Amino acid sequence: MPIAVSVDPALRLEATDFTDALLEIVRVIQFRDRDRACCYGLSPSQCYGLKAICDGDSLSVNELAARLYLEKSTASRLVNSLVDLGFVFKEPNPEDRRILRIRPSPRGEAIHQAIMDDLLSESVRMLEHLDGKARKALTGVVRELASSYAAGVEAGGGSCCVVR
Amino acid sequence: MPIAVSVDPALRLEATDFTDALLEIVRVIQFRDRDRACCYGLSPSQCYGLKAICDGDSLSVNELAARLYLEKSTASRLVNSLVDLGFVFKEPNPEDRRILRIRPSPRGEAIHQAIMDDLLSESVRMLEHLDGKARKALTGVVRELASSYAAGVEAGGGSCCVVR
DNA sequence: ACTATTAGTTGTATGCAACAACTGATAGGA
DNA sequence: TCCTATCAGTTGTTGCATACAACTAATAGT
Repeated sequence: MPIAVSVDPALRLEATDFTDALLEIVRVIQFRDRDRACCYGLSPSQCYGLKAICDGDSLSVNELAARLYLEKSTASRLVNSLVDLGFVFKEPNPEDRRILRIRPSPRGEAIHQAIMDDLLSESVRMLEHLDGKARKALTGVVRELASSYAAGVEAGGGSCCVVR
Repeated sequence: MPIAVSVDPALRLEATDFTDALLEIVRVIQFRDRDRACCYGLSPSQCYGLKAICDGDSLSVNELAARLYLEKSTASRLVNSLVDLGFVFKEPNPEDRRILRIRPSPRGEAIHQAIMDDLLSESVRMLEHLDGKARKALTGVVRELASSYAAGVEAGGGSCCVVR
């Protein structure tokens, strides 16, 4: 199993730091204010849901579930909770009456914007003291990282801690 | 609240991408294999717990709780679950018999090592095709981000989506 | 028209978290 | 020395997010 044994020690060291930091971020975000209001009265799940709904183009419940890697039943309940909060509404689809189109309400859109602005300002704080080139490289890598992780999930592998 | 309105549009755009990617990563890691075995039969929480215990120096239950931002009761149960699995044991402390020193068993240590190696190899895969400078920048920013998040939690503010 | 498939909902069970109440150990004064 | 306050950890209870399975309603295919 010691895959990492064969790599350049410097890289290995950096990768260790990187892993640690990433885990720390995830853990903090994941466990922070688990049950209490996280942002503007939304739970983390609701935040992600609202974001996906605002970013997407009137997603269906199934599409939302796929986007968030959730069971459709969970997605259904998530949507309902957002509906109850008045941040989102379900639009019937005349084309196919099984499908619901989930769209943000103006209020939901506003909250989403506010949340994103908050997060954005944090990112800006991180990035602003890098020169343009380094910034580009960095954002590129982070994006690649995200795709790679997403691909890993889609492949069903799931590897928070891989069992290969 | 539109803090970001005043920043350079190019930076703003990049920061948006950056934020999106980061959120995606967190979400993927967070929701992957939520309840099913995540790594070698450990839940994500148990992974974090084991890692903290192995990284730390015979933590007490309270110290573990602080480290993971958990309630002490939750930490207590987390430790018990790891004890049941044989990955960890509680050592009484003669100095102060209220306090338990939590230490990994050899088996727990081994599992922890294996998990870390798996994660490490994933990070290495991400980082290895970057040149040294970009790598340094990336790990630096991710680490800074982690500190920033952690500080946010310690300040009690909680800012998955900050309400300032 | 009958059957299979698809979208979404609801029932149920599980796991992780918090809070509160408790036990036992320690510390600090009167 | 006791009496009280504090501290470490455990246990009881509750609530929430999730998955899985069973269901309903709508559509598609033959």
